[in-house]
Amino acid sequence: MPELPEVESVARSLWDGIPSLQGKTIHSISLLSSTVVDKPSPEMFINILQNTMFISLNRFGKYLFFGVKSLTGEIKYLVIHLRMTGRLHLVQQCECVEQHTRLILNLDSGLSLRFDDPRKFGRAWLVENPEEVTVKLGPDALTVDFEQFSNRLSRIKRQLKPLLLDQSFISGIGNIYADEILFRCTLHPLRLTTTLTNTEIVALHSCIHEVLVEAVATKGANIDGVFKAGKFPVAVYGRSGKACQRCGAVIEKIKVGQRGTSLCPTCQPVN
DNA sequence: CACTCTACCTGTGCGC
DNA sequence: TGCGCACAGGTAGAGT
Repeated sequence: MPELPEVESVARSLWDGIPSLQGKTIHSISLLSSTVVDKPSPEMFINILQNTMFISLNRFGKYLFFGVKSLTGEIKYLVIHLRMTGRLHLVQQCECVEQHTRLILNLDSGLSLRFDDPRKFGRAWLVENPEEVTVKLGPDALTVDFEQFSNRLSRIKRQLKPLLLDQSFISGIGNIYADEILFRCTLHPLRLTTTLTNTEIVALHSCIHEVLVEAVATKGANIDGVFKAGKFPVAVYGRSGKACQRCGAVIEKIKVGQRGTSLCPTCQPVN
């Protein structure tokens, strides 16, 4: 669900949209589901975050980093991962709290930042250094250059699909875009990295970039109207049994490492 | 190191 | 109509 393009879209709308989080102060906090906070303790989380001001917002992979400054000038980072079903809304405080609202930050001028998450998979951290969270992540999938990409790839023997989903290899790609990327560069999800030609590695890297850039530009995926915000047209994800838009063959669905995987058997031959 | 499985969670949609 | 169940998927952690 929210993968790199969707998370990027959330970041842009919260920071550059109207209203914006920029310069807003957190006056009070309602933590409605304490499991949302991973670190530190819920009590510390609330105490430290209270009366801080939003001074920056960055994305890395699928993580959001909100820079917050305390009254004494100390800077910390509120880190949020939306996981499967998390959503962030900047709304008027008077709007009804939804059934699955987990965390509310009440701000200036009657605004609230709300974190809704039906499945409670999403997490928030409050840390001094973003590195604490990103240290285990590979380079961001949107900006990784070919040199770095091919170097990392050359040291690994793995199937392509699990590799693209591995956030320690590159971060930001989830199940939807992994399938879309492999379809675009006509590589089978089970292909081993060690069998790739140089041409195929170049194609894989540029398709990762192309697909993500297009998806960011269209504000994320549009999957049979499920993600209403985005307009990125999926070619294979969720289209099993339908015709391939490139060759007309029937889109197949297989399991790769327990994950549903859609592909075109003609465009993405095993060998 | 590469992989597989399980847990976490709940709304949806299927078959009976 | 209603019940049970598989399914969806990002990540961590344990096990092979």
